[in-house]
Amino acid sequence: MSRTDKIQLLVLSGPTAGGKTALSVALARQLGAQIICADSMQVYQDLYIGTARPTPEEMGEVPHHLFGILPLQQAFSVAAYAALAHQTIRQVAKAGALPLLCGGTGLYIQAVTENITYTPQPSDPVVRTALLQQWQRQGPDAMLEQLRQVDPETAARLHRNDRTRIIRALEIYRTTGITQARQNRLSRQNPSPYDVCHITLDYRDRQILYDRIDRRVDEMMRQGLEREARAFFAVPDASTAAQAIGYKELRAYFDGEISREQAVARLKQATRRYAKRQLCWFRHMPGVRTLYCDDYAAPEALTQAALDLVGFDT
RNA sequence: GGGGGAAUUCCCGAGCGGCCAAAGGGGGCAGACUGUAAAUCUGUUGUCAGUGACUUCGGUGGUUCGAAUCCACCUUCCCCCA
Repeated sequence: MSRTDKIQLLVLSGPTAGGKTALSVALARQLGAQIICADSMQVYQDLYIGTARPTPEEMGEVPHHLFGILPLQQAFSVAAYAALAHQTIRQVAKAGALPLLCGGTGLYIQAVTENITYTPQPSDPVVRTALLQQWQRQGPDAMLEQLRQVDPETAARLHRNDRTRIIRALEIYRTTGITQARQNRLSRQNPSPYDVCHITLDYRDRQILYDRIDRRVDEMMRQGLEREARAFFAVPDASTAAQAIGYKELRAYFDGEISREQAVARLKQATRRYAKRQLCWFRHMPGVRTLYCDDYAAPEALTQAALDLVGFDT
């Protein structure tokens, strides 16, 4: 594929409450872009307030894709997301618009921009459960040793406490017969079909971001996060969605273990910690252009600065 | 008014004569991340300096070769009896 055949893809990432949504709409209007969700929780239908999904007004201004498309019961994964995202990007490009991938899930964004190819078969719950039971019986060192036998390369980079990844590596080997180290190499065989411009949002003064988070959580509570969360808990098997911040933190309050104020405080804290992890992820992604939001007083100035950063090879 | 208990590093909280710059947790900071990722995991966290030095455990003074740990007084807080 020659350079000129590549699809131009604009990516806007950043921490929660960083201002991605507003900026994405502003950019989309200027550039004739359509926005595609790159957020693991905003894809869920009934998580509206808690995930700070774009409002109907915002979504009315420019076309939005992949927001609120899944019922809570539906489990989701990077692989499933990537397939949907690639498809959507092609459609948008074909329609003559610029695809704008916007969201805070680093793993999802990486999967798309770096065109990661996943194993044909999904995670196997039976194998997974068996490995988990084995972990409980034998402990971390035995499991890591077991991985070392088949995939020393992956074993070497995993910490003994990293149960999730040790088990996944063993699962990959058992279900596909190839090691994760090899699979990871295979996953990068196909060159990216995109000419990517990745802009990430950051704040020079972290406190400003944290204050935004606090204010947003208060706003969510005012908008009725509690009601949304109660409805959320009524759904029995929301496996993936159950991890969303904003719901699980309220549970202890619903159960009468902590006060509402304590729950809100925890929610803010969990959100801050999450934002930090996001910052960490995006900072080191290849080719990112960082936009420091606190350098600009007015939203228009920020939008202009973002527009100035937009640039493609072709 | 009488009796008892407590004050520890950003917070909670162990320590009760040397092995203590002080367990553990939280938070902060830094980082990782390939099918649940808003999840999960790691490192670090008195100051300065390259195996060391210096200042910390409410305050002041004492005992001791040596004190966060023992004694006295002071300050603040909590509990019980009046």
